[in-house]
Amino acid sequence: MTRTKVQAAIETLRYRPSSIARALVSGETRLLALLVSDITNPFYPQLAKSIEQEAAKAGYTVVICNTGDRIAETQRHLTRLLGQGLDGVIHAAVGRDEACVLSILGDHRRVIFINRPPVDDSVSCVVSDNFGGAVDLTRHLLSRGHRRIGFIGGPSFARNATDRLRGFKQAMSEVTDAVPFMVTAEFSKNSGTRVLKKWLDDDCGLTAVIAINDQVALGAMEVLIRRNLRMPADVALAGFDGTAIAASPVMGLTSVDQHIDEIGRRAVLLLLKQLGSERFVATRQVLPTKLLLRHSTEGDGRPRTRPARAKTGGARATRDVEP
Amino acid sequence: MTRTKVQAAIETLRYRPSSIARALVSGETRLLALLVSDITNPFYPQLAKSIEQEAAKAGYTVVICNTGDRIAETQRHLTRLLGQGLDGVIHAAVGRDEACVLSILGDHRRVIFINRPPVDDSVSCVVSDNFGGAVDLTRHLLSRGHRRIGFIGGPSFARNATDRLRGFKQAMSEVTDAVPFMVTAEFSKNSGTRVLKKWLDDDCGLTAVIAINDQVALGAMEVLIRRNLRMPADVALAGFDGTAIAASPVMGLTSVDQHIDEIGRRAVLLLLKQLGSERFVATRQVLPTKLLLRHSTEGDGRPRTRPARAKTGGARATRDVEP
DNA sequence: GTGAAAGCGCTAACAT
DNA sequence: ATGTTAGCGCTTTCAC
Repeated sequence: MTRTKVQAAIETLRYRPSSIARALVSGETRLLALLVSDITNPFYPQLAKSIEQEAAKAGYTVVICNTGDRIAETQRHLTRLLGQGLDGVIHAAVGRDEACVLSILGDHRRVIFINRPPVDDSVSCVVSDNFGGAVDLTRHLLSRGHRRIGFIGGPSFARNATDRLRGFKQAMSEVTDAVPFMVTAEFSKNSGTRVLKKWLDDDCGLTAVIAINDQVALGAMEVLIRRNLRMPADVALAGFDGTAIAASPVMGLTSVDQHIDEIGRRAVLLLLKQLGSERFVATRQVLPTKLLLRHSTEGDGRPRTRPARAKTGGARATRDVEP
Repeated sequence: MTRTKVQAAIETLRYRPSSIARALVSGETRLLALLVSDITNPFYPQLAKSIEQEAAKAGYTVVICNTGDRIAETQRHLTRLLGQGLDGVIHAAVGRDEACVLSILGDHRRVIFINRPPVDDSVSCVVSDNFGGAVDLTRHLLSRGHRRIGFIGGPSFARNATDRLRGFKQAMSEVTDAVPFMVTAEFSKNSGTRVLKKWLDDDCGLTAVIAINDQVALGAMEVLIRRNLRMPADVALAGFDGTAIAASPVMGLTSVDQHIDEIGRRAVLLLLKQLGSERFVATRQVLPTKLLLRHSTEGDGRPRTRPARAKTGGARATRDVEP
């Protein structure tokens, strides 16, 4: 009958419905944006993957945008995407742009903050228990006998960073002879390198260092390796996020694991729920973290097998073979 | 005059032009897709960043999609995005889906293949000189005295992998007593772990291993560390891509560096040029690679300072302090 | 230079 | 059940 004839026509004319025209009339595009501060931080790709997967199940497309933690970038992306008919936003790195995001979108139901808790609590979020995670980690280091512990913090506009700092301070204050060292830095590898160099040069007697995330810890670890310092014998090191590279024995970094996939999944489900319902009440989900102990704090002191110095040229031949 | 009055109205009414309506009439959306096989491979975020930046300069938005090297995924993403009014595609991981991509898009001018060269040469691409890079790397290992060298290859549908394999074979064939070992695997960390374990268990006398990319090399390096093998004294290791983690002294991996940012930049410029011009001739750009020597092949044999075994629980206290 | 009208491909609300 | 129509917000054309 009619149905089959139409199907046939669809085939022969290679007809594909235009979501554009549909969007023009219906007002919804099934397009979501994921805002991250820096896609080259391995934490975000892991998050992006779970978000993309969950969104795809519901027929939604996800656009990933780098903000570089700059308000102007957030603004640029959101205004453009809004013109493109964006349905909703998952912001994994709110900071100084919080007010800007909310005002550009207008509607609080269309945005979920994840990873970094927002200041405004009339908007939904899915975050980890950063405070608790930092407490656990710090207490662990204290239990291992460390007293002079450094904390390489993140920028003050990032609430996950400030929560972790609070947790650190809290745990340190519970032990009378504990001496905290604290510095505000960025979420970058360079940041970790710079701060640790300074601390070592100042010879301030640190025996353990907590980095605000695994990337920063990577930068710090590079310094330890370059200076031939033993880990954890000379300096113990720990990070945050539980990224894949931290978990690898190559890095072997003790880290406070966030349930990245779970955060991504929940964020999408929550956002879609909000987009679909009339009545809106902001939801605040806080997931527990898990302390994963690895070489960088638990090592038994046996030396690693790889050489310490890098060269970048001038290879010469001759060597023996014995596998 | 009129202009200022209109500007004022724009402000007061918070008017934002709708790209959707514009797209409906003009037929262009300024939306590009970047197809990658797996966003959690650090190579791709680096690429994505440069592409996103260059595209943004021209007012284009980039959507990143994971194909997982599955045709069905590519198909799903492209048909949906085409409905959304996709202008062009940059595919960084063509494989079995090559024909499918070209047929769905119809128009060869709207797609650029990068990273992996396509079979069809009537379509544009920007790729590295994978063959030459592999030759350089292999010759280097040979010059260091290695003769029994393993090559952990990629899937046969990935032309960058097959080109690298050709380069390896070529260089090995130039030395009479060189003994190549070759295996076809995937572009994943697990792949590297699995293959290296097998080779070591088989006790086949390898002194050097080349991995098809840095991720695979990471998996292989984990095995060396877990088994307490010295690098490069027992086994030298090298990868491909020149990702940030390989460059870090933490991994210290000798790698064939691709000029990732340059590839991304060129891909965008080329695509936009093609989208804008009537006459279309496919362009094939091949960029040189650069061999970067690091610990994993150049180490002096001094032991690394970190312990070799990971634990995941049971911390206890007591230790001394001396920074 | 300013204004009016047609139409992009679809959906929703009618009319048959 | 099937057919018709208005209109989403813009661009393009053609008339004033």
